Amino acid sequence: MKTRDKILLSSLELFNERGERNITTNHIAAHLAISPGNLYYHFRNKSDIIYEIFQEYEKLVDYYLDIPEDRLLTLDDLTFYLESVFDGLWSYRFFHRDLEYLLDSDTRLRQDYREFTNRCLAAINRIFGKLAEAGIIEPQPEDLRSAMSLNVWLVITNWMAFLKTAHASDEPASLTLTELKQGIYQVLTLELPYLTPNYREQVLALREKYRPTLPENPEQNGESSRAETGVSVRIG
Amino acid sequence: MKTRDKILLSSLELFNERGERNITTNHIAAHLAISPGNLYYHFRNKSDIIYEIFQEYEKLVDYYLDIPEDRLLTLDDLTFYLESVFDGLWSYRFFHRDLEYLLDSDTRLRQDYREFTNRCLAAINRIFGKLAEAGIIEPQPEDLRSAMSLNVWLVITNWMAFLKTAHASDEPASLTLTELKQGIYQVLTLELPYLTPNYREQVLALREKYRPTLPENPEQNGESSRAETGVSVRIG
DNA sequence: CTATTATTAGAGTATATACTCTAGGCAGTC
DNA sequence: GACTGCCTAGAGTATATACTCTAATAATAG
Repeated sequence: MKTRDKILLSSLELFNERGERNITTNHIAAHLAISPGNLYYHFRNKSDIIYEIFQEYEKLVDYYLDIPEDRLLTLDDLTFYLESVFDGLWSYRFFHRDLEYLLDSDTRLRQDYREFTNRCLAAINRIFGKLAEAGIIEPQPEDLRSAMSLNVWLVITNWMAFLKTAHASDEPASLTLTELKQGIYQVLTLELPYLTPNYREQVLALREKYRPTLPENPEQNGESSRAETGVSVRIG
Repeated sequence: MKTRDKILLSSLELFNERGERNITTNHIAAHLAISPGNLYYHFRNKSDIIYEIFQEYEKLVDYYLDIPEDRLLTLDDLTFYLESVFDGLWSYRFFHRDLEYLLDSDTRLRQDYREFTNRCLAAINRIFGKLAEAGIIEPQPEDLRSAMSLNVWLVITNWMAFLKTAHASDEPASLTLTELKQGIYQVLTLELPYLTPNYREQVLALREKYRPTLPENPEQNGESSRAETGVSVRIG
């Protein structure tokens, strides 16, 4: 693999694990056992590395949120969209953590991210539209649909921060993809009141799959420490 | 005013304006025209300053989210809770911006914030319960109520970040309390499907007060630049 | 007034951080 | 072998950052 790509990969890995703020270009170089000079041969500065990583993220999400025009949506489609979005969020999870700072220090990024947000909101909006067409949810006025889309976006993009901050002190950076996907439960909660009778049961069943496992009820492996450090307020 | 209090006040002001990450202890001292030594006489380190500011924030929100046990809730109560929460968010807006980093670098803060979150979630939950008692919303199973409370919390705490990041590049740090309070529109959107027929119209009217002014329709003072840099996707 | 304590100034420091600069290796090509 | 273009090492630097240390000045108590 080319050094340039290795830099991008390692940066993403380190950023995700320890936060962009805690990772310097020297850390990245050291982690790859290359010289700082080498790193700066490939990238003008740290911002450029982050910008390229963002572009990958953008491409990934855009790819997943491509909504078919020629057919109706199914529940499987919805599941796919939700799973994909949370997969993306997971793979680039450092990004939302320091979002505001990152946007403040890179105008290109700010501009691009703004458009990215708008594309995502539009996609969510279209999904709602097509779910109505498919008879899965009741059709709603554009007014309401936009506000709902925005709420979905807010829940999706803030779910991870909630998990990380609601976790107790002793295990600061433990977060799994499974936990993250419990965000799908929250998103489906938003849609609950709008389901058509025909699909209500199916969506409820789907939602149930992502229900957070209560920390008071540690049925997996009984690690009692784990049980006490989970989210303590019942969120299901 | 005591130097100690001036330090807290200036810190909050600078953090809010330019972000905690961009403000050093030397900045704070310089802003107050005192020496760094003086600052460190009053506070052991930067974390301690932030921790005390958080405690003020906590106290404020706890004070506002004190829910009466002895009487029914009114729509005015609901309005008060929403307004107060967003006021608090505004006054301590630096906090949520760098939340994860702050919690990672201060165990006390992490622990306290976790309990704070749980108290807030419990308060939202109680509000839902009492709104049902008052016949404003339909009663819901505890299950659903908890998930809804969490969604409300996610929308509230992420609304500001959305505004800041969705704004265009040319005016990075322009955000007003009025815009922030449009988050109330989003929160009320969440409650819409659960309203009782008796109160539906009243809540709709309340919600309407916070409807975001569309950037395509700049009726206030016609600053055209402002108009083009607002949120471009219709969020109402 | 004196002794003690609280407050302040301001120079200074160890460490970190983003980034630069120079020299050189290596692969291919004529 | 010499030339060229790409890549790499590694020492080095300017600046920033959080924080310390000493000495001096106010404030207060007896």
